[in-house]
Amino acid sequence: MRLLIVEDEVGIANFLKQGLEEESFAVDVCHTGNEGLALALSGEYDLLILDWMLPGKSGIEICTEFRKSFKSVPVIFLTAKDTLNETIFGLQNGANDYIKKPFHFEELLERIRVQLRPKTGETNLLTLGPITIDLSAHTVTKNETEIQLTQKEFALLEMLVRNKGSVCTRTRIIESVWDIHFDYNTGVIDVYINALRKKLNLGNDEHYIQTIRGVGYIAKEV
Amino acid sequence: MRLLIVEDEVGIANFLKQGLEEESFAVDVCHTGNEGLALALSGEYDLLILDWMLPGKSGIEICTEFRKSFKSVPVIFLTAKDTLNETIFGLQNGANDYIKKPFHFEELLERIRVQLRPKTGETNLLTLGPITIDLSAHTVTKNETEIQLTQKEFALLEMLVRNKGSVCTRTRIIESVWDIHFDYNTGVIDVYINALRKKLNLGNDEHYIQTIRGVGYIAKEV
DNA sequence: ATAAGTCTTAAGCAAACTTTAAGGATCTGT
DNA sequence: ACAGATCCTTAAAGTTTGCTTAAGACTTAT
Repeated sequence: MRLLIVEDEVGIANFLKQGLEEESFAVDVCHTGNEGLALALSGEYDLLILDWMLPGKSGIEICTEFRKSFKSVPVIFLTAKDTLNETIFGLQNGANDYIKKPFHFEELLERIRVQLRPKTGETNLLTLGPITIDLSAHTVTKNETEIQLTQKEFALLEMLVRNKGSVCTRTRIIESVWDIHFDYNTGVIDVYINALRKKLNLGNDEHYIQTIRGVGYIAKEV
Repeated sequence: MRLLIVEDEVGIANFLKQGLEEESFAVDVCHTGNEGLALALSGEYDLLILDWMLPGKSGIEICTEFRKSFKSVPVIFLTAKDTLNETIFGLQNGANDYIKKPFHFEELLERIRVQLRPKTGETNLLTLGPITIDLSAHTVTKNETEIQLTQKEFALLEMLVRNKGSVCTRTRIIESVWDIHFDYNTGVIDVYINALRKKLNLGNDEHYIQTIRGVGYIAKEV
């Protein structure tokens, strides 16, 4: 899941980025309205978090402009409490939710989850054959034996299994697991797929992670 | 199940009343200490929720007075963060649990449920393997030997054990134990985790507090 | 005011993780 | 069967993260 934060106060922006990355979102940050709109329109995000007051374009300008092209991507506003009226106006113009500053990280997280729920499903467990991913415990098991994965390995497996049955292209993998500014003319993905297959100890008839040559990878039952 | 809320801030009181009624509790509300005590003594309640600071009688006065007649009705305090010391005093004088303001409704609900759960004993314990946290006495024991923890150590352990089985991210820990809601770059958590592990004297096969690199920590049985 | 206990910061070190790079293996289309 | 592209595997360099101390700042109680 890829999020975009547009927030001019660097401290808050960093705090959010770090916190959300710990929750295994891929997070991009920028600090001005114009930058923000440009990035948002790239269409790579599953959710936008916009500050209300921004240098360049305001949050609501970004939102209305953005909505012309993207109808269903949720937008959450960060607002100071003295702009509540305008915020309501914002909600009528394409925003999905707002949160008053100062806020608790937990609260923002919950709202993000609410917005993304239809896509992510309710449970904290993902499965692929004998493999189970427990998102809240951050563990992976195969046949009840726990398997230690690193952050990147975990994120990669999570993405593949979330999209079980459909191909994850190399580009989408890079975008969702690594950062957007990542030069992916390297073999990182190969290396990590390799590590995964090894750690998951996939036998000869366990083709749970298949290669689609020239395209990417796919997680499949059987 | 009938609850009594004594809270002078009308907004919070109504919010709680509505929320708890939606969870199908019967809820009475009053706003002053004297009223509160009178109502509580009527004996119609299965649980009390008391604000710490109240006009008239303080929460703790209500609690001690109430305890003279009702030994087993649970009492939960709502406290501001700067009254934590006194809260501990409160726990030693008949309160069953407390929750720091500002809090999440979900969290309060969870604690209410814990208190109303069919009683196994009269105490209020959290456990993690051989480690026991007694919230009422504010003590921690491992294999029946008491371990002296400082406030921060206690709060950290409490948080980890309350969330046993799921990861506590660094951001959440910093929020819940240190009340920091913005960018942090400090090693406090590491230092305290270190202190905890040391004081709890965790042996080589006692991985009760595990590190999830890049994310946070998790308390786990076994 | 002093002392004891507690909390926070900082820094060096160690370990774990990420990325790069390169040679070998496998596949695809001709 | 061959060339070229793509993928797999490995090892090592580069980077980040966490652990551990110790010292100084802050609190609290006497």
